[in-house]
Amino acid sequence: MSSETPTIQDVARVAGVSTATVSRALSSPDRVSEKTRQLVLEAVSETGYVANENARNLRQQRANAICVIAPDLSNPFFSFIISGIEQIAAPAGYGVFITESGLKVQGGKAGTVNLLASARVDGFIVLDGQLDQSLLRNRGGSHGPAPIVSACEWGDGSDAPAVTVDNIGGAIQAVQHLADLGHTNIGHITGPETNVLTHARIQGFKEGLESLGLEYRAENLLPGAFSLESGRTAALQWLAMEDRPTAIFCASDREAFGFISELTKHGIHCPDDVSVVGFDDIEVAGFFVPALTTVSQPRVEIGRVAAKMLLDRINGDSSEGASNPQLDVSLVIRESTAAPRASATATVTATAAAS
Amino acid sequence: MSSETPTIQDVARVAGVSTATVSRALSSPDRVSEKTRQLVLEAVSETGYVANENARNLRQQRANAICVIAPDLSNPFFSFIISGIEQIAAPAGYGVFITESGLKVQGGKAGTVNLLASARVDGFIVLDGQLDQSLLRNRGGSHGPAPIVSACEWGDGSDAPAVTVDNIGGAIQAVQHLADLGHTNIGHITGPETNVLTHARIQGFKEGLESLGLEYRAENLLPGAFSLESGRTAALQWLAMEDRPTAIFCASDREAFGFISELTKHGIHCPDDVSVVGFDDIEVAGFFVPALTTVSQPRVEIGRVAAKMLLDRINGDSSEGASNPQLDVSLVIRESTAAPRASATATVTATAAAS
DNA sequence: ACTGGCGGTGTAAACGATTACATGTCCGGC
DNA sequence: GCCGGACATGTAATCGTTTACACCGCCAGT
Repeated sequence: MSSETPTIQDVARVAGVSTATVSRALSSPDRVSEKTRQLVLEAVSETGYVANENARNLRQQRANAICVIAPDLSNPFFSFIISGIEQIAAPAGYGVFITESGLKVQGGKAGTVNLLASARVDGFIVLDGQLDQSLLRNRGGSHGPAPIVSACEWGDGSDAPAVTVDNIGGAIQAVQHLADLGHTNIGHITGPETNVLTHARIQGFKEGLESLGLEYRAENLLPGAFSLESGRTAALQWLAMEDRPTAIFCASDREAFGFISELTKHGIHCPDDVSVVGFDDIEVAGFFVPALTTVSQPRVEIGRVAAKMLLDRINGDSSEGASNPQLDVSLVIRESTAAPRASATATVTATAAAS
Repeated sequence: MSSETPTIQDVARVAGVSTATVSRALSSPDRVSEKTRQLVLEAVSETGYVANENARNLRQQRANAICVIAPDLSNPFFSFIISGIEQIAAPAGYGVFITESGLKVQGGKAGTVNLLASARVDGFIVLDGQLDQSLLRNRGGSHGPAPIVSACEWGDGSDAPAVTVDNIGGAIQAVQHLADLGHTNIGHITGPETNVLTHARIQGFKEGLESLGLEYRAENLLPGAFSLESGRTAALQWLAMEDRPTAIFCASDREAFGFISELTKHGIHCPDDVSVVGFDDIEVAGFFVPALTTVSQPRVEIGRVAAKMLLDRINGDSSEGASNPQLDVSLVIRESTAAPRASATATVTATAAAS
């Protein structure tokens, strides 16, 4: 049957050479004579041969692929990171697989990862700090465990190298910016309690306040979960506060959107009534109404650095100097932040003076 | 070395049985005796054995995996589709790989897909109508070509079955809604010219106008590209129009965001000055300011249906009745649409009367 | 007591590539 | 004229599984 997938044997027969020669002609062309190479290439196009990746990988003890584990693909934050990863991986001949660890399937996170059985990928880039990396121990590599590189989030008990950004510095910049505008009562919508980024950003928030001589109040910490919905919920909490902060630093852009959106429905406008700063600088941030002031992460670069680190480790060159690079963030100022209303300022000043 | 990955041979030796028995104990437990099974399971946990997927796949001539090809992961539209796909694929034992066809790498679209060499996946779900599906011909399957199912977009010259939504009906609903509010001068920001959805939605736009007895004007078709930026550009075009439409139907939510965002900067507000309807109902649509009225696609269901169809085809049951299911869309009305301003209505009415 | 069937297991042949090793040829230097 | 090496190619082992086939007891039916 001509519908059968051709193998290297078929090519060899058509070309009138041995399978070894076909293999060599394709993978190291300079090891066969020019004439033979032409013969083989003709036979390949005649038969439509494409090498069976499983056979190749089995023999070579590798997969030519890496896997990216993201917590949640609906968060566009990850898309550019993935782009950066592919920019490095593709030219190096590695395929990139993406899986979503937050997925609700039987077996929870383990369920998804279990499908990544042994020897299918050479290494992992983990974007989910909460993933139990021991799940990956026996997955991946054919000889020994596959290397893991964390990015953005880092596992608490994990010894995997991590590429991160300056979360604390970003939070400090955000607070600084709000203070510069004249805000003295600044709140923070946090990330989910179990996330490492949450704590780094809270810490930066506190440090920022402290270095400016502003008082940190525990009640100004509104719990969030990075999501749109959690920003909405936080808005309701804000509305119920007695002494409302005039400015809010959000742990994610999506929280900021949810927050602004809900407040708008209650007749409270950003930045006139409240200033908002986000974190991430996802694509839509510049197009929101108002355009969002936010801490921008070098997302493509994060992906590129992580991919480079992983490829180095796969190839055994783990001697790449400092193994936990931290990238800089930058505050991009748009239209969601402004000086507090005169009246609000007065009130706050009065309150501060009274205390 | 204990660091060497254990193979089935190691398990067999430890358990004191043959490799065949180990294999049977793991994959069809009822074919071995209870006692032997226990022995094998103990040996497995003692050695930490995980089956080598390459060897298994090579032998079984399959990959236990499917691949989703999306045009652009930064578009959150795809995330829930992927979720739907995983909901079906994971319980069936299939891993899901995701690749981005729009990626700018060497070799263009072919570049990415080339990495998906033969026999790595059992089938494809293609979300990109512009992908040249002949690239997938020799990829995938070990015996014959791997089945392909299109979703959302469909390839023009492709014979792959497609699960789509009622794009024309969605556009008609959008126009109908705007007309119901009193709009008579309605514009449309299109998708990219080469996309099949673009034409379906334009057609629906025209049909909608026609069935309502409204005039279709070619100049009311503003070119877009589904992207935020293209919505912004369209806004500039709208501003330059002599007889501005009082309502705009956008071919995507992101276009709508870009459009509204840019107009707001020019002091023109939605829905007071112009009504806007989107398409897709991505997550942020309900949180935009104003919350976006949009045509909602059953994204999870699209993914589920596509995955079911693909799995059926992989297993040879292609006798699944009608092979091109079309799912219904629904208009969700939020706050970006309203009756035209009294003055505008008057003007339009006058114009219409005068003609 | 012989036979047929069945449950449980082992032996060894696949799967389709890569690659170590062997072989053969040609050529230049002594 | 012989030898050594470079070059081109073929032969066959190998990667780690699954599975067709053979085998061996054992028991029930005749």
